[in-house]
Formats: sequence, structure tokens, C-alpha cells
Amino acid sequence: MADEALSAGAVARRLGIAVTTLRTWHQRYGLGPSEHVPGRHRRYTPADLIRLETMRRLTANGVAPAEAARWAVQAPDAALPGPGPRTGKRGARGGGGATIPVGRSGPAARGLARAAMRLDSNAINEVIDRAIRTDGVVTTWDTLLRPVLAGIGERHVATAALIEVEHLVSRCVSEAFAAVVRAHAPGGPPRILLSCADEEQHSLALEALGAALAEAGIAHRLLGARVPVRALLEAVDRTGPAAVVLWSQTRSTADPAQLTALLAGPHRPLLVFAAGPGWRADRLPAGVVRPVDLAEALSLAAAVRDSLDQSAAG
Amino acid sequence: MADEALSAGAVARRLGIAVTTLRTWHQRYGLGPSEHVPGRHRRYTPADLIRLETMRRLTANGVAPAEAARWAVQAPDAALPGPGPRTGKRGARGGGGATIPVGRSGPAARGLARAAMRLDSNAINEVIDRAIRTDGVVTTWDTLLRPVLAGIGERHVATAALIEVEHLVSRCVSEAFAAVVRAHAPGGPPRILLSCADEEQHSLALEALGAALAEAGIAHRLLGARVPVRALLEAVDRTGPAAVVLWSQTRSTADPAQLTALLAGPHRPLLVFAAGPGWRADRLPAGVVRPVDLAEALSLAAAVRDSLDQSAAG
DNA sequence: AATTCGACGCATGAATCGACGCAACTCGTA
DNA sequence: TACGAGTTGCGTCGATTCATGCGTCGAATT
Repeated sequence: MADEALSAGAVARRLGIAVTTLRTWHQRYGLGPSEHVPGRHRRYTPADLIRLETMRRLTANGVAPAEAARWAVQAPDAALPGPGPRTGKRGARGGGGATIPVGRSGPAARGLARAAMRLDSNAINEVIDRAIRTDGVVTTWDTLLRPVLAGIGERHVATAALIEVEHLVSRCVSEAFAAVVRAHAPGGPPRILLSCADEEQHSLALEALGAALAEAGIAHRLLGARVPVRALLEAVDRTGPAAVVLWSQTRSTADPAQLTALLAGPHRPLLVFAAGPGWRADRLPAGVVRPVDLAEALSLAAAVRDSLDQSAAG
Repeated sequence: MADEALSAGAVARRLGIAVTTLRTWHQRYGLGPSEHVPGRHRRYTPADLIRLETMRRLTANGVAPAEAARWAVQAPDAALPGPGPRTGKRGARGGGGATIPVGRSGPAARGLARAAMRLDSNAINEVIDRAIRTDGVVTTWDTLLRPVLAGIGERHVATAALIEVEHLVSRCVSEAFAAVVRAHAPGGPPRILLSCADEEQHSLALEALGAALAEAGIAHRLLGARVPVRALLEAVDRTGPAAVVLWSQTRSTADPAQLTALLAGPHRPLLVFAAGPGWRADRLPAGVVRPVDLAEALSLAAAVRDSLDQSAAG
């Protein structure tokens, strides 16, 4: 048992791809066992495995399969190309199989989609973490995560499938944001409260905002999904935040009364944000700010922090 | 040495296999008596018997014989790293005020409850992280997190308040588990799939199991809450896990048909666990294992550990 | 004398092979 | 904007290869 020669099935399971795909990779790209007699079963040595592992990692990062294969064949262990000048050319025509449509959202999005389809949480984490480290939370959210999540959402609305994929990716994103928050030491007491609207289940965008805030050194408090108005008011009452961000993803959860209640409470926050696509601008009570995207929400929140600092210093 | 040194025939009869097979197992897989001189008769010690018993049990469950043998040779019975020594003495006297009932769950629980009431996520994180680092995931879950969560739950069922507290704590717990998973490099391909039952919303216990698995060095895949049967089957089909853990918190989500569907699928898992208080033991289809608590689930899952992954990866 | 040993071979079912095709996606072009 | 060309992952099918449990045989062990 000293010689570890894995069968095709074992390797496929390990990589999270179909056995057929493994054969296809061998035929199309020459990426197969180093020694193989036609007609006989393939036996993958550890060295072959490393090559395949590289292939997987590259495709998970958005490299076109053909190119990734070429790469894996001649440089078994290869680091990823820098984020720099890699935007332009490309004659590759991506596509293929049961995937998630991400349109022209860049290679990282494609890689993320691929990893997601394989339910490969490790690869998913890897891609997300790298993106956040490289481009920051805001950019990652806008150009990577949101497109991919939207793609998955579209799909599973249409076909009622991929729900498990969406869950997994959501979890990974959530965890990545949490890691960002944990990594950046929270400076001072949190004066910004983030909360979902009543009945609202989607909190990912809020978590993105939270991570972005943490990244900018701004402490916050995040309540999470499905916060009843009463609980929200109680939380505001107990913690006395300077600003409250209320997220509503869909119209059905965007009851303006929640905002009004916030403004009418005993500990009225300085600023109330109505964030998310659910809110209708013309139905918002006076005194409520409605940021259009993550970046704007971030800068507004930062402004709150600054004004607080000044008033405290003066 | 009046010890039971069983002869080949006796062992074969006991295991219900042919004597020849016993010899074959020895030759092909090295699974034989620990001491044996070529040409002489084989004498099986009780230890050898255990190994063979494992082999038989695994193969009876559908594990490939070669794999089962490797398994049996290196891990006769799945023993697990026990948790550290119990913590507490300490007689801190808990105070009054609006708090959460945690019973006699120790000072950490009380501290956690207090931090939760303040919506102080930093403090919450701190307590949880420390507990996990000190006592491990299993103990922390059983003696700290579950009591506190249960306490909060009780309260807000009674008073319809504290919902925001529960959300916050849940989030923090979730993140802490995620951090554990991220910290422990997952070795090899995940062969264990964790999923909530259809409609089941509570996934925290599953996340605890996931973290415990990660702590023990066992890779897994966690789908999350509210996984439709169809999505679960699709995931099983695509990833071909060796074991599937299906969590049901309440009776209403514990539809045995889900388990049956799992067992009937094309990529039938070796082992199916019905975990959580929702399941009724007398309604489970044959072939389903029902662990009673986190520790048991962990040790059972450990028994399914994939033995194929010991190659160098990145 | 009853077993067991080691070697060899066989039957059988599972896994894999190679070829083919499908469906889905992207991109250039009209 | 719609459409065709190029990519790609993977399901299917009939044939082949492998893995595995076990029977048989002559010699050795107990």
C-alpha cells in the first residue's frame, strides 16, 4: 500500500468533479495520469494529483480551463497571477456545463461561480478572502459577490434548483465578512446600529456594510435578520446609537412605519438610513436618508462618525 | 498465553466469512494476525479480532474492501481526542436585573448572558472564543452555549422580547464556529455532508458539529438551514458524500421521507445520521443512525473519516 | 486425522473506458 | 439586440478492465 495510485473515481470525488470531466480533461488538455495505456484504467499518482489540484485552483480563480490546464501541465505548483495587468486581452470563450451566469463580471466571479457549483467551500472561501484582501470589502461586494449571488438567485428562481448552492455561498460570504470584522479591532464604542427590517430575511448586504465599516475602523452593532420593530426599538433604547441603518430587500418588508417609529422614539438617533432596494423613495418619512449603494452608505456612516468625534472633541 | 488465540477457522466462522478470505485479506491488505511466521498457522489475538470486526462492519456497510482494510489497520476503533479537564469551581454570585436564566451553568454562562443583554458583540465573542479555546467545541456547546441560548429562548417565548438578543448571540456563535472551521485547516476532501432538514431553520447545532469535526481534523460540508429535499439530494448526487447528517430541531420538520429518499438515491451515502430532537426513534427507516448528542455524533462521524487523504496537498 | 498454509484460478459485479451528444454560457458580429 | 461560433462540464451507452470473495490442490502444521 506504499504506492498510492488513486483510481479515477477516487480522484474525481476528491476534486469534487465528475469522473467524466476527469476523462475529458485528459483527452482535451492532456491533463491525465503520467502513465496510461489506452483502454486500461487510469491510475493517478500523487504527482498527477498535484497537477489536478492546480488545475482546480486556477479554474476556481477564474482562469479559463484550457489555459489553466496548459499551466498545470508545465508548472504543477503555480502561484496565481497578480491582480495587476491581467485585465485586457483574452481570446478565451468561457462557458460550459451546469454553471452560474455571471456575465462580464471578471474572472474572479467566474471562478467563484465554478467553486460554488461544486459546493467547494474551501475554494469559495479562498476566492472571497483573496478578493477582500486585494480590493476591499466594497469593491468585492459590488463586483464579485453581488453579481454571483444575483446569478444564483436568478437561476434558482427560474429552475427551483441551486438552492443549496445559494445557501452555501451565503454562508461563506457571511463568514468572510465576520472574519473581516473580527480582524479589524473595533475602535471605541459602536454608535451605529445595523438591522434588518421586520420580517426581512436577507442580511447579507448589511453584513457587507458592517464589514466595510470595520474595514474603515468604524465600530458598529449588527442585529441581523428578521428584527421585529419592537425589538429594534428596544435595542435602540438600550444602546442609544447615533445612527441606525434599516435594511429592506423587498418591497413587502419595507414598511415606513418602522422608520417613523424610530424617529419618534425616546432615544431618537441622529440619523436613520433606509437602505436596500425595498424602500420607495417617495414613501419615506422626512429625516430619513436613503443611500443608493454600499459605497454611499459607507461614506454617510463615516460622516456620522466624524461629526461625533468633533462634537466630542469640542 | 492461555489467552484466546483463535485459529483461522474459528475466526472465519465467527465473522461469517470463508477461511480463504481471511488469508486473502492478510495477503492483499496486510490485515492479519499481528505476529505470524510464514508457513505456520495464524493465531488471532483479541486485538486482531477487533480489527477484523471493523473490516467486516465497514464492508457490510458498503465501504470498498481495500479502503475498509486500510481503515481497519490504522484505526481499529475510532477513538477521539477527549476534551480538556473540566473548568469550574468559582463561586461568583449572579446578580439581579433583567437577565437571562442560565441555571447553574457556571460563571462563563452568566457572563455571556450579561454581554448578550448589552448587545455587546465584542464581549460575546470574547467569552465564546475563550471557552472554545479552553474547553473545545463540544464542551463549550454543551455547557455554555446551549444553556444560554435555551435561556434566551425561554425568555422570549414567554415575553416576546429579547428576540434581538437571540439573533445577536446566534450570529456570534455562528461566527465563532466558522472561525474554528477556518482556523483548522481542513484535511482532504470533505466526505461528510451536514444539512438541515427541509423547512428546518435552526442550524446552530449543525454548525457546532461542523466546528467539532473541524477541531478533530475532519473535513465536512455544511449546507445550512432550510434545505429542500430536492436540493439535498442534488447536493448528495453531485458531491457523493460518505455520510450525511440531517438535522431536525422540531418534530414538524422531521419527515422520515427525507431519510428514505437519501437512502434510495443513486449516490447512496454509506451512513445517514438523523440528528436533533425532532426525530422520533421509532419512525426512522432502517439503516439510519440516530446520535443522541453532539459528542456521539462526533465520534460516529469520526468513524466515517476518509482514509484516503494522506497525500501532500498545499 | 483434522486443519491450515500458500499458490493459483475462477466467477461476478462494480468501476472505468472511449465515443458521442447535450445544454448552457460567452463573445464577436451583424 | 439577436444570432452563430467556440468552450466546457457532464450524462449516457456498450464494451472492457479490475477488484474481490472463495473453491481447489499438494504440502506442512498441529
